[in-house]
Amino acid sequence: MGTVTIKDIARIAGVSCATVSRVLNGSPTVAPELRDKILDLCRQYGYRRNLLARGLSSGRTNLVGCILSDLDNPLFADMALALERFLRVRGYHLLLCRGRVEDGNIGQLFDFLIGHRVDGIILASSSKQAPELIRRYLKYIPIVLQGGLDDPQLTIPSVYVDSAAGGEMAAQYLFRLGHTEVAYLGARENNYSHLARQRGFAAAADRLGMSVRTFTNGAFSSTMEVGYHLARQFFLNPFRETAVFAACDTIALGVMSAAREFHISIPDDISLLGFDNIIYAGFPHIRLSTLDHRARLVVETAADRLLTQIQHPDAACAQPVMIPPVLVERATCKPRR
Amino acid sequence: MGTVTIKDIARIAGVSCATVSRVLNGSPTVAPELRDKILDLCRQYGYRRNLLARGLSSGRTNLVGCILSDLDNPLFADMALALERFLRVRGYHLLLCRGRVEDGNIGQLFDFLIGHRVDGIILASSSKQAPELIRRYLKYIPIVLQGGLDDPQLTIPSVYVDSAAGGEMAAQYLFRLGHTEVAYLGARENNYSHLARQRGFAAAADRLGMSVRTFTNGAFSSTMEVGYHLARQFFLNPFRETAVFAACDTIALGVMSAAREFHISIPDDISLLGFDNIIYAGFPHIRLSTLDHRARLVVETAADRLLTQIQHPDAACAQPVMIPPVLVERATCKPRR
DNA sequence: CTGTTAGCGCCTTCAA
DNA sequence: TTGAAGGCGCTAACAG
Repeated sequence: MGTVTIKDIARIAGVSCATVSRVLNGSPTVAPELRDKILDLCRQYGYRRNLLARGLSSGRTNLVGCILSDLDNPLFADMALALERFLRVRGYHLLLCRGRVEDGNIGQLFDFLIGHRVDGIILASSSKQAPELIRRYLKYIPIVLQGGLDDPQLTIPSVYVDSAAGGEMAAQYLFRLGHTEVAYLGARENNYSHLARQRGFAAAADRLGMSVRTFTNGAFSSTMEVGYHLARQFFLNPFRETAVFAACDTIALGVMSAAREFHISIPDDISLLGFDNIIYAGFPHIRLSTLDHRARLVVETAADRLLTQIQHPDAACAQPVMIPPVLVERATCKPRR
Repeated sequence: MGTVTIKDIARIAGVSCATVSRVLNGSPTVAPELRDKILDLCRQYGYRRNLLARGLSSGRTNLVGCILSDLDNPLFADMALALERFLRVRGYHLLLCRGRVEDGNIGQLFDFLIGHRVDGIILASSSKQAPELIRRYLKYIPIVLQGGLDDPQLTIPSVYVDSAAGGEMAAQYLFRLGHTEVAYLGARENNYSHLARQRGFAAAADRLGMSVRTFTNGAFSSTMEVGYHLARQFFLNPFRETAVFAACDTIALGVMSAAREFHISIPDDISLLGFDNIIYAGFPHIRLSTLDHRARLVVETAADRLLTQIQHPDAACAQPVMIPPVLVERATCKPRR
């Protein structure tokens, strides 16, 4: 069809395609008036770069791939948005893929992204399998893990919220309010970030003499529905706990649903603390107390490291970066009466 | 670097690259045992197709581009998810871009997508400028508009929720509940979908003898914040209206925020009806009555039309498709006392 | 059933 | 400052 190529422009301008290519790439070694003339012709004839050809011959695409699991979790939607914005400013485009490490088909996604010659990949996952996966592909392409790591000594570039610290902060906060018997809802044992959160919480609680009853989420995602079912399970029998720490805000929202059904008042009958600070946590009817995930900072730090790695493939900077969460006090936690 | 190409495999297998290519593309005209041998070698040597090269030489990428504005609106997040799923089943990948037609830089996004030789584009927008934009690019690439159109006679392939019908349904529903004085919050005059919603609502209201006071949203998106401010404006002075129809659910959530601030009870003091049925509308603390956007159906219909257009470029099917919304009665509307 | 050949559109040395 | 030429990895006729 009528796609106009570099060759067409060259012919019309009476120059070689090398020159046109130079102009297109902003090479300084080209006569200014020639440059302008060629640029004009490009506009005039509606020339559009074939990015496939460019990528093929240059070996760079200015594309960053990102794999994440739950775009319907506002936390991830926010992250995707922030990532896109961050990258665009730096001349990169985002190739966003939905995929869950636990699903097994994630290799296909990597192959897809690498096959498209993205310059780097951000994998948003705290799955236990993630580090191994990354190690396998790291020899082909720069990757940054946005998600928890079991062993901080691990030589995998990664950026994530300090879930262990968050768990501790949660325990301390609830303790400060006088809660000594608490429940932890939504533990995921296949997930490093959740694991750290749980461990941090449990350790601090233990130190403070609190008792913790834990409800585990066997699924691979933390949805409102899961939170709802876990909370039902919790509320169904008499309980002595005066506070609930939810593994994340979506779980907490599910807890609120269930509480309403059971005519349990939050925070009068029981306090509720979330994690992430998704946008709906701040909604007036909800006003969930929670720990802010610092999503934008996390994702921008991850992207920054990735771009560094892309631009300096040699400079091995595999130290994990942890971002501390921030307590956001709203209306769902109150002192024990 | 150590990327293994089709040529390497060919050499190792002692065949020509054409044969390897055939195997990779599932051509039946290859001896089965040769096929298996080559496949084995590919696995063994970690061969990975270069999708850029493939796209360049074949002219097809199996990529579908999608441009949408608000990934942070759960409605769009859901749509993106549904789209991705729908496409993947059919062998296509999604290249998702955030962009707003009104921002003016959308031409760059089109150029980016076309430059990457996506096979087709879905533009999610109801902006007034969208039709013209599409007409400009339609000669280069199949496009389906997912969003409202002013004139259904327009020869632009498009799929969208029937907002006019939705507006009418809203008016009828509120009328049936006894509301004769109502407010419409969040009208956007730069947006066909919102315009149709408003017109349908106004027309039906008029027919039924209802009075409508309209509050316009001058921004390019409908967020909770906008709804909040509009509602404040509304609540600030004494009002006679007994019901509010919000242009969409996010606006409605904003209205709920403001109402709480003003100690106005929904639905006791005033009824509230939304549009879209985003996931949070169903949340127990919210229970927003609304009209379901049929987001999945809309987006799948759009994608289906796009794929048809890609596969049969000749078959001109430019008739707009409208999907009727569905009333979802929850707790925010009640009969006028 | 398989190989040869000629591109796809662009970038990038190397010469001039 | 510009041009010529080769190649990026793959596909797609056309032969055989």
